[in-house]
Amino acid sequence: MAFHKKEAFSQREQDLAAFAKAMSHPARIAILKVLAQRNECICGEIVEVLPLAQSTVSQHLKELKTAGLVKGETDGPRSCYCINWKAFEKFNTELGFLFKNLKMANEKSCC
Amino acid sequence: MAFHKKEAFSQREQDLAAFAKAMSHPARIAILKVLAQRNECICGEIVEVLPLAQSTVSQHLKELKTAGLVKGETDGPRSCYCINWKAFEKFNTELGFLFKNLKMANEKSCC
DNA sequence: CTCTTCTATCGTATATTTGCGATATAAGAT
DNA sequence: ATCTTATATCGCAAATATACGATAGAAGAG
Repeated sequence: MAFHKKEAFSQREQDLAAFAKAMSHPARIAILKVLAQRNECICGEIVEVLPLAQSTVSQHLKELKTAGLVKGETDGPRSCYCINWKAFEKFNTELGFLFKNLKMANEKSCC
Repeated sequence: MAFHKKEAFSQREQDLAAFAKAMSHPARIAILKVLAQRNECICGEIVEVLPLAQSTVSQHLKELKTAGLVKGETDGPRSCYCINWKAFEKFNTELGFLFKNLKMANEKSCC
């Protein structure tokens, strides 16, 4: 009766799923967009833009950081977040690879 | 105290998040891979390949179907699933668009 | 030191997801 | 009609996610 048997799947599948999971909430996508709009580390205007409480935004940021999509350095009272572009590109290609595989397999779409 | 205030975000963000959510579980990625490996509608070998109970697999398939990533016709005792390639491509480009935006914004990576 | 500001974390409530067994359903076989 | 087979759905239990307010902590301003 072990719940969440993710360990039963391949590492690659787990990684891809973890990446997708990090993007599976509109708030986190919005955060990524905000981070992208600025060309420098942003310290907290995110809270003002999003319709969420500060603690909730902080939590979402933590999840993005844990997933590796975002880098952050907390320097005392203000912290500094920006997109971890390398990880992003890695997952993008990984995703593209899956898409390509799917496409090739489904060229002769059946239904 | 309204939970899950997804409606507070743009439709595009919600759509992208919903797509990511559908892919946010290794089992569902594995299912997509199985569907892709066969070049025709698959009628149920998925359960044999995955380390999950039949009812659980059926549930995952339903989620993929609801998310629009998979098309399926249940013809009595056996059903027929295959990848909804159009929806997949749409979301792929959508995702690629986000990635591109992110990349352009982060050319001069700050940290 | 005290106050302010910004952010992280804790505690908590609720909602959703995940998983399974049991059961229903639907069509073909006997 | 009954049995078999394949799949979907129901009902439940446990885990996770989501959200917020309250609080803690860290650094600069006064």
